[in-house]
Amino acid sequence: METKQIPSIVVGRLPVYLRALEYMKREHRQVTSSQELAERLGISAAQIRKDLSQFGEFGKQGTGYDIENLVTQLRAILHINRVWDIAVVGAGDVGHAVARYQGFTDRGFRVAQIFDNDPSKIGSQIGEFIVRDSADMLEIIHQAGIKIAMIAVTASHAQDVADQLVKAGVKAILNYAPITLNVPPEVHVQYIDPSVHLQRMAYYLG
Amino acid sequence: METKQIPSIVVGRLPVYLRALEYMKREHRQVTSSQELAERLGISAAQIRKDLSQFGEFGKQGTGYDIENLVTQLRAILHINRVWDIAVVGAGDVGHAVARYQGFTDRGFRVAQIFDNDPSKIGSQIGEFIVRDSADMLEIIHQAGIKIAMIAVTASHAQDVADQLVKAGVKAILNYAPITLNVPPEVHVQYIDPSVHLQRMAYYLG
DNA sequence: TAGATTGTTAATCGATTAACAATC
DNA sequence: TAGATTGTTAATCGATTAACAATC
Repeated sequence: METKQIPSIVVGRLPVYLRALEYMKREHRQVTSSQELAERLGISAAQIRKDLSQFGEFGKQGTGYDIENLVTQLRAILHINRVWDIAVVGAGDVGHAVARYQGFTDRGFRVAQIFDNDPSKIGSQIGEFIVRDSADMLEIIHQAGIKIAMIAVTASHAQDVADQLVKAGVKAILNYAPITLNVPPEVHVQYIDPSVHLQRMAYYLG
Repeated sequence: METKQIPSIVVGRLPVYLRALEYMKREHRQVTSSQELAERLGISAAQIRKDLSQFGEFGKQGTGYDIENLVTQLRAILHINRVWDIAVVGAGDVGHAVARYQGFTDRGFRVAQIFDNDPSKIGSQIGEFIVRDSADMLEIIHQAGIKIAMIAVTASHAQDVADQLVKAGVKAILNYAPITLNVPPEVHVQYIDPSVHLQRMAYYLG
């Protein structure tokens, strides 16, 4: 018995679908169609239907998709019908911003810990958190069973931090440092580097 | 006479190649190979060679690529052999973080303006900038000829801001608001939504 | 019922990889 | 020269789209 392997490019679109559906839900909308979603998101209706059909039959011919139901289904598929604790490493500007960011609430995540190795920052308060010493990071993360971390340290420290996080049992890393990380295949990494995004667009500015 | 159309997925990888090459340059390395880059970046050597060959012949058989030269070439291809001014809209935590971010220097960009519509923020200082009134945004951006903007306002205001930016002549938008924007086809948009990245990884956490 | 929209199949399109001649 | 590595071609692989029967 084998589980069908879902292409990661499909998985990557689900959160975008979900975001749009939750937006509609807030507008008190009841149903939508692949066509409406397609227009909002700038992709084809066929692609949306095909993507969703990988996981089940969520629509009704002639009517479309029940928004509330599809939101519930997608949250379950993405395993965010629970709250994941996140450890943030680096208490600089980026660490500050993510620690105080309200946007994780209701989207499946919660910052639980923030670490730094700078003695002048350790013990200080950021939002509701006290910055803890990176030296204790491995033990704390392991103890707490935290599986997701964000790296917000300089490029020169990011690989070291990643190595430690992997040792601590972290399985997913959101990396803000401008460097490609080397991690074992079972650990997932996503990158946020604003300069990379900007450079990509600059190409088209001619 | 027609210019060969480069796939946008290829363009998207160039900044990552460039980032790795600049890192090597800082390590005082002189040459590298597609194989070494491939190992560092976790992609295939053939893909790197094929991507680069779309823009010219930058390597030498038996030797590889001159790092300094390839950096120069890629910067020219991406049009970042100059400095682009950026307007930041929204002086909240994210706006703060990007306005103070040192990572744009030497990568082709410079924050030039920061706007907000909150009277309690207008006139205040963020890093080296004075927050200006969003009401004056269109005129200031147009006057200054700014082509790149970052949206760091709430989801509910982001589309309005985007419409204004487009009117002001902006051609590239880096959007931190958790919403898909509707813009004319000649305007490029890139999205940074940490929750989307996290949700994508949560799928694999089972 | 008539109209609308799904889920799915087959066709098309595009991207990646393997392999190797060319050549430094 | 011998070894290494490029640039490129052809083959493979995967993703997107068009179209439509099924059906609400």
